[in-house]
Amino acid sequence: MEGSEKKPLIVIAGPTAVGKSELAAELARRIGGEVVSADSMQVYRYMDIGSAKVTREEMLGVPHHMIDVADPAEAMDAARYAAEAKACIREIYGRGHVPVLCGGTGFYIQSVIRDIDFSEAAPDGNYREYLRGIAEREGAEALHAMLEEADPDAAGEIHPNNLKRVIRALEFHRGTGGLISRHNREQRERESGYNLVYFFIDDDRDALYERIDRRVDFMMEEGLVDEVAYLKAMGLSGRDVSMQGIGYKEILSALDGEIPMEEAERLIKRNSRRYAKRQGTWFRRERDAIRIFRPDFGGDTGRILGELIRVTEARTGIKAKEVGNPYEK
RNA sequence: GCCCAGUUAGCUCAGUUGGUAGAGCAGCGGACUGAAAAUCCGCGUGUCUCUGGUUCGAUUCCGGAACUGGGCA
Repeated sequence: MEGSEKKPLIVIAGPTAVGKSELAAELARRIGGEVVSADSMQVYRYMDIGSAKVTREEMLGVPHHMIDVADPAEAMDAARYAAEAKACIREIYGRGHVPVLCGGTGFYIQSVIRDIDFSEAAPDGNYREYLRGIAEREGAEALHAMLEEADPDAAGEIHPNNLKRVIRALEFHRGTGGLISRHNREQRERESGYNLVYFFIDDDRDALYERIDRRVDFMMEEGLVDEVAYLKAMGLSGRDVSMQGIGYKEILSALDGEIPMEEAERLIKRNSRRYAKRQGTWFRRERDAIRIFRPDFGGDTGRILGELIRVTEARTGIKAKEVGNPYEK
């Protein structure tokens, strides 16, 4: 394909608390862009503090999309996210702007940039329930044995204990008659239809963990407990996908009297650290990602922004505007 | 200053009747294609404080030192 026909799509990914939102807003402001959030929790309304949603001021006047697009009682998923995010991106091109996809949900980013095909085999709640019942009565191995028969390759790739994956594979087979192992193999081959500039912002582990701890302290000061209490009063519980987010499930558990609030805070920090580690694993193996290691730039946000602009200009021909960098003296 | 107790993984500790050590918590690595902040798999990461001695062999026994805690002055 001709690279010149592809439209530019900037991606700013990385672990939680690494400073993505700030960089995305700044970059977008400089290149005439609009930010499209790629965050599985910021899509929910009323979940502001715990999901570290960007504030109005932090948006710097740049339009932000895919935030507050779902009710916390609904379940967002990659397919719906991708469809809506791609619609946003089309509209942004329509306005002559550049989309800046920013977030930490690797799967959501991938579903957009590789245009993953979600058209077949929609989830089937009843069937999932039925399969879960089998796993409960006869064990995870029994379910895995069913998959072994339906799709041996998938059975080989998915661990028996990974119930969600085993169930999805069986559901895919039942819904389409096809093999999810083959589907996945095909989707993996996909090339991006965009002129992609994919940044993976990374940092020293210790520095990142310290920033996570401070951020959680800040969330508690900002009233995370009240926010969760409000959501609980709305009728939400641990069964809702939105309440499985870090910061929400732990506080909910404390509000229900299962653990002391101090323990909840400790768990939020620990779970955030583990999450950041998993995000690192994901982005490290993304073939198109350009790793921006903060210590290489002295941890200086202004210098990092400069690098993002430099690479973006080189790859897309876009010229950044000199609108005044707040980090410059 | 003297008398006790302690010193083992990042932390809290267990243990080895002398054959180079293990739990919890924390941590580390990986997977992922319609729940993804979810879900799942894998991994002890160690000058056993230092230093002499006894011994084939010392983290373990003996002497000394250092540090920490407690007590007496």
